[in-house]
Amino acid sequence: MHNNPFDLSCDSCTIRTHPLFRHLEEQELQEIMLNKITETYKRGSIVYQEGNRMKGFCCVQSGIIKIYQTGFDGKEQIIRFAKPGDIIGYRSVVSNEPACTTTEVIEEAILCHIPAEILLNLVKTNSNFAVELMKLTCKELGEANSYITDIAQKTVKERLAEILIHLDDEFGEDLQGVLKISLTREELSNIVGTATESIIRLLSEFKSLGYIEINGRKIKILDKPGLKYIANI
Amino acid sequence: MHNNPFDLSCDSCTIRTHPLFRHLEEQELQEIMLNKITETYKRGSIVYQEGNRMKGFCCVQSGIIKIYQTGFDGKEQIIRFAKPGDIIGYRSVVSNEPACTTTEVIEEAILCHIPAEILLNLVKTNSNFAVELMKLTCKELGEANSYITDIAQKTVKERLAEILIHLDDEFGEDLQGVLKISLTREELSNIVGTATESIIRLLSEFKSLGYIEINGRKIKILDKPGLKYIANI
DNA sequence: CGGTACGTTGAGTCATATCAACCATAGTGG
DNA sequence: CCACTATGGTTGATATGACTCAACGTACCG
Repeated sequence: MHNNPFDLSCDSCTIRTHPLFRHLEEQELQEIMLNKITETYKRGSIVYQEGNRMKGFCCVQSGIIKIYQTGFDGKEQIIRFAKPGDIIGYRSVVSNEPACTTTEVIEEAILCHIPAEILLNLVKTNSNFAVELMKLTCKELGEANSYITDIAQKTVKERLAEILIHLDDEFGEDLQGVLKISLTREELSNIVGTATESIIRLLSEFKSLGYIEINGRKIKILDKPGLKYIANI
Repeated sequence: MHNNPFDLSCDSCTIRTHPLFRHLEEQELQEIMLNKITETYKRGSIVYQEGNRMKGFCCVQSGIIKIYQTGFDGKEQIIRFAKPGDIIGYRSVVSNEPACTTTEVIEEAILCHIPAEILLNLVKTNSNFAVELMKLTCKELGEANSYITDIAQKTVKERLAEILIHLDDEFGEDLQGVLKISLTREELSNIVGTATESIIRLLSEFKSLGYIEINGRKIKILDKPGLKYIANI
């Protein structure tokens, strides 16, 4: 995790095309560029933790971040992932509350830290920005609601199938058709909300039924409609 | 469900003191008063349904509303409740998407319908309003995240205890100490995400252990710390 | 070379869902 | 007024999904 002084321009950054920043004035972008701090994070590093007071928020330039909450007995519950173009930590900045999630890098990432005041100022002075940020929050809220319904009503098998579909949709596949995001069995279990052993058994069941191919952490979906059928979607 | 022409003033309404509307200019309040439509809803009536395009949002003046999603097999999953002072339906207005929840009145309610354009205009022209609305959304998002962790990791017994605590905190008790919100066993099961029979069995277990007193739908909490201990909070 | 983290498999247990029967209550229509 | 029906509540018996525990394999890393 070190400061990268060579990347002071946002020209090539997602910030230019992201719906959230697209409508910014040149001068507002300048303000961000001058005040942001870009850092590289290795797999396993924690960006911020539950309970932290946030001094700013982050744009994900590259890499993948997992965002989780720690349950009563210390088990982590993965809420969502962030990928290039996503922003993280803004919830705490806006509501001025301590972070309610921990964010951990699962694939080497470059993040731009932007001070809280800039975000708050933009919300106040640029109504387009405010509306876009609100849309983003509302979208996340809608997704969270669906997730609640899923976890409460579906079986572990259905949820695992659904998660595989989602991961495929969100992160895509490489040239061999393998899911680009690679997770441990434990991480999968922390999304689905079940035991690691259950994930292992279900993955090999899906494999034996011809829905997927497994090679360690590499998962290849062979029959997406089949999985969707299992997942009830 | 009929228009109530006698309540054209917001003077006595929560709108005056609600954090969201507190900072409005007199002229902005006037705008709302002139354009709102106040209606009374009986228990069981649906305010809006999943998939509806929202032409506005609602302020809850009195009554209690349940907000739920319908799962794959038609089982409803209650996401949250709205009580006087809360606003509902704004998510769809902001993100300009169809509603992802259904809202049903469970205790006779008076609702003020306010056109979407007014909300969107306020967000654009009044930065205080924008910030407050965003705080509200972020708060809901934080709560949704915690709910996900709970449902995924806690047992049914723990969740039921937790829900009872929440209902007590949110809606309070009458003079006899009975929870003000009264729900069917099925509704309780649709919050917890379990079968009705399980709720019945657990409620009587809590009763026999001296944590609660039951009288039909009237539930009285006798030992709140005890319930909190069960709920792991 | 041992250590640590991850993955796998089997066996046993328990929480919870499901199914079925039954009771209580209130509203409805003839 | 009574039979009728619908809705909600309760209880018991049974089935099973999923967790836990325990042992062991595998791979990478200093």
